[in-house]
Amino acid sequence: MARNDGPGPELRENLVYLLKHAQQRMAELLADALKPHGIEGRELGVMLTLAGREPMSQQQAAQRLGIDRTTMVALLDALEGKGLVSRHPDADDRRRNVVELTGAGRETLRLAMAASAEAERVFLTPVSPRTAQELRGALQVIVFQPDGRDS
Amino acid sequence: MARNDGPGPELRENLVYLLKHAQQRMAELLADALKPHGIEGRELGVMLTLAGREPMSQQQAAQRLGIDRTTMVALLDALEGKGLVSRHPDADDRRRNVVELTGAGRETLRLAMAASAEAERVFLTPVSPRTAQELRGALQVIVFQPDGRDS
DNA sequence: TATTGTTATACTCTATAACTATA
DNA sequence: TATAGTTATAGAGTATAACAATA
Repeated sequence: MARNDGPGPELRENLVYLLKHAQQRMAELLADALKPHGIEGRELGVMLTLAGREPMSQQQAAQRLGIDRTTMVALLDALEGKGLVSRHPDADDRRRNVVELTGAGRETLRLAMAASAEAERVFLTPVSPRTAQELRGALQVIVFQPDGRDS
Repeated sequence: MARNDGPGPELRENLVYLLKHAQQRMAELLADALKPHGIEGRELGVMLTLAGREPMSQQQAAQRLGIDRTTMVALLDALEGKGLVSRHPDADDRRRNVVELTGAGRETLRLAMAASAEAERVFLTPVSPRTAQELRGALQVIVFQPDGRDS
């Protein structure tokens, strides 16, 4: 992307603009932090979805993440190729694949979560810890209870 | 995109996930709000950049928005086709195009800004006005002073 | 018939490279 | 030579449609 000279005052107030650029910056910080561990931001999302939970089918994992099952196929192909995830046919329903983290996957996830936390810390550097918590809380409410009032 | 069943607790805390989904929701609300006025979210960004300011070249406008000049060409093609923006060669440097809102463009912008404000109001419904202001302020600091401490 | 995983394909958004006209 | 606008092209990311295996 071209260098951003900074928008006029109209755009600096604009929520879509602010959210998009904040998301892009956070995504770049995360990508850099994950690179040493050989995974990308979306792959961390998949691994977090698979972690600490009863085994899941590809479709269930995709629904959790809010992505299409065809998108999940490509993500799992990559993670399986790196030896971080395994796929087995489900004995109870052989149409399904049971997807799980491998041992290497759990270890990579542990390191990646620490790297992610550090990237978030850098992202939040310019605001106070209290403001950072309010930011996270406000986004959670907006994303997960978009129709409710407060919690 | 597939229906989102909701992620596990790990992802609900994840800033990239929260920012991405918040941005997508805000973008959808804005797109719906702008549809009656015949423009898209990115086109509103271009028009806001061109508004209330001395005339600008395409390249200057692109740099303000942080997009490539080739991307700006397509955006301006669309806006010019709708009669909302005009392009004229710059008399002082005929390599440049001076880009300006037309009268219709200024009127559409006025209506679009009101629609955008209403979309933001809907987006922010689940949080208090005070939290909403803190959210906007925190994002501004993070996006525009990513290396500074507080303001 | 319906569902799961898969493949092929297409669409959106954006960038890079190369062309043109001007400087 | 360098720059502004343009065009052609390519890549990333994602979705839809169609197919095989299974239910």
